[in-house]
Amino acid sequence: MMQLLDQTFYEKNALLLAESLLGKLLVKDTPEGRASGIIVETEAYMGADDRAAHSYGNRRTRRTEIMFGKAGSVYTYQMHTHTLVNVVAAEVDTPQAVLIRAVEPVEGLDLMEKRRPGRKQVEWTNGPGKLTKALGIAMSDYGSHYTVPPLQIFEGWSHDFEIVTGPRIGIDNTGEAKHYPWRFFVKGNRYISR
DNA sequence: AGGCTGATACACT
DNA sequence: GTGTATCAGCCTC
Repeated sequence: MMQLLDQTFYEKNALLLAESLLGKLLVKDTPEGRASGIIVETEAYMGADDRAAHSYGNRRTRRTEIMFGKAGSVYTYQMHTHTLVNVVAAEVDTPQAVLIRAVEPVEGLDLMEKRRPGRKQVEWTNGPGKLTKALGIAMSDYGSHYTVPPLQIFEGWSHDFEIVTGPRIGIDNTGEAKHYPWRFFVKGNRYISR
């Protein structure tokens, strides 16, 4: 039986959490059924001191408010027409989060195909905006918590895998932070975003 | 490689 | 109110 990750799992800084989340199972339940995927790519956003983070300088708005909340909270936001999903890290009032950039489909392949019509399977979840569409994650998940339905994270792979790091994607014009190797992904996985 | 899309938030008039 | 930028993705050239 797949084990649900508990609150303590999330109570670490975003760098540690980003690495810990690789190989875990992200599960979304909707009226249509369950869809899930193994997390294979993440990025850490280190909060007040991170030029690339929405919460840089402790910028606290309605959008970023949840980043100041409890670890394991769900932070979703809109990028153009796409929804991106994050996991809040660290303690309350330390606004760090981990962006989930790619997953490998596990359950609900039929649902994913229906939600990503006309695309090849590898294109269903190999990007942060794509995986939310495929799994049915939306802005309505904002403020929820990964220890309760309908959006949860479970223990995933039990086997070993190799982790690779690199610079984050899509964060030009943010000075030094641009080069930090705060992106983590599973070596050789087909579903990494680039 | 480059342009279009266009939800939000926020910094400005 | 207007302008601009954003942790993309898709389509077209």
